[in-house]
Amino acid sequence: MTDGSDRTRVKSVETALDVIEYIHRERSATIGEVADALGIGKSTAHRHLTTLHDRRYVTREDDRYRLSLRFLTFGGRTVYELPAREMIERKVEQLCDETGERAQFVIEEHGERVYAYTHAGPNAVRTDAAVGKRGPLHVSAAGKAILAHLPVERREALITEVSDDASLGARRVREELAAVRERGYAFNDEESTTGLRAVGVPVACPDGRVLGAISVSGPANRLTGAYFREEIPVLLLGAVNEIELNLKYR
Amino acid sequence: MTDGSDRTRVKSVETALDVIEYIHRERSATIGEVADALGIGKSTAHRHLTTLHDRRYVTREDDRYRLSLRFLTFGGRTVYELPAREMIERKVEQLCDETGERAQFVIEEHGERVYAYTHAGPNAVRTDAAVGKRGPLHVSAAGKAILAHLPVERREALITEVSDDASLGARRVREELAAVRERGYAFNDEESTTGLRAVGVPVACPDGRVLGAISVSGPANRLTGAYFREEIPVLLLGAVNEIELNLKYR
DNA sequence: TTTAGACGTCCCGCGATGCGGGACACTTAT
DNA sequence: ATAAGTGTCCCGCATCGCGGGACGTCTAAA
Repeated sequence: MTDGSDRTRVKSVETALDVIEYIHRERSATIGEVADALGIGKSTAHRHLTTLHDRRYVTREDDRYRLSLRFLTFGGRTVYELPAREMIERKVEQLCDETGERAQFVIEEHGERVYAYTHAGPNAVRTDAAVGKRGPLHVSAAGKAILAHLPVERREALITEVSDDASLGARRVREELAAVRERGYAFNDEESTTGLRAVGVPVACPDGRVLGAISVSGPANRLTGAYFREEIPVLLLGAVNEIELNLKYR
Repeated sequence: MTDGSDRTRVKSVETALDVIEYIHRERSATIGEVADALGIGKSTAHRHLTTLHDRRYVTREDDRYRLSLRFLTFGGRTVYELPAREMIERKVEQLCDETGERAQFVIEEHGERVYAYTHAGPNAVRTDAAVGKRGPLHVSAAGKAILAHLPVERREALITEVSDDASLGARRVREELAAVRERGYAFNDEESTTGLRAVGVPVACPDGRVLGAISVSGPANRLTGAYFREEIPVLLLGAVNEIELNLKYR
């Protein structure tokens, strides 16, 4: 290595991952674009893309490379094998039917929230909630529900991490999470997107670890008053209760 | 390289992909398992896994490594950005409502079919149709619908490829695909799974290229006679017609 | 308590191999 | 006709990926 030789990682693998991530960001790329963007030789980019293409991690149409659906294949199975997946999907859909809004099941990974399953009811607003989409935990109802139930060390680590830039103070976050734990559900009152509200409830494994969270989200003009503050939470708690039973006695 | 040095690929990247694919197959693995299975040194496996972990492509729980949801993130967006995705999802769900069975949208990639979106109606049988799941084109209704409308060279290449092991003769396949092209939809009459029937209709882009196919599948005892041979095809053709209009005038 | 066998981690020296530069053919747009 | 894209291929240098092995730790068995 040029300098601080890091013998614990494989540099050319990191380059390959850089290539993958660049294509992901840009949707598609040519060899030259990759080489320029990553500051590597064109021949190097060529070799990496050829490797990824031979192994079917990228597709090629004319001279543009894109990520293949192999990523979906890998990721899809991870989700498919979640405990109680089938029941969770059914409950998410049921919540959509009952509320007409959008519902989703969210998982925590690497300190982020990831949408594992989403469904839209008949009146659902358009959001960009897509399967696999990631975002910070502390600005979403489902994310807060999960965050509140993470083990203390992990929770604290994440809180201090986000409080730096968010600047709304670790204290306020801690207070809100304590409230979430107490009442059993979390709200998102236009914090991430103006006009969008949501309620989230954590789903716990029998061993107490949090598996993820279910949330229902909709426009602020429909989600108001007791419907938002009480009725939807009750619906969610009922659904989660069934899921947790399923997890226990499966 | 040991021998026929292949200067066009990056060997250590291939090793990393081997690691990923091994974990995918086994669901989870330790460093030692990876090293043994791939016939590489333990330290090499360690370095690769550390790299993949640092970059968040794998998660680690105790000493077991698993694929992370990052794959879902990448694959999810590829699907999310399909043209007319929203309309396609709506139509798939509508078909489930109308038939009570299972419906899915399937895409061709690298000569295989990939489930891009699936939905289950109230009576749907359990199948292992999961988002991202792959399989051969010629043994599924949606797959045949796609295969029939692929450009001649690609089609022929795939037919000869599968006819070797399937041994049912390239000729019969060609005949069936011609019939599919003529009537506009394909059947799967318990060819892949006994007791399971399906109807598939291709979805074409305005430029004539096939985008994918929608199919409805259900148990042979419910999908019979004119309902299977005529009514379901009509429902599918109607749905696809709307999708194709959406693709055209979007 | 000791022992054996897992696990991950770390270090090191050898040489295979990943690297960039550059030549080349090809297509497209200027 | 020229220029600027594209991908492909070759080559020589030295970087960096490799396996072997030492080490600490933990669990389970003896």
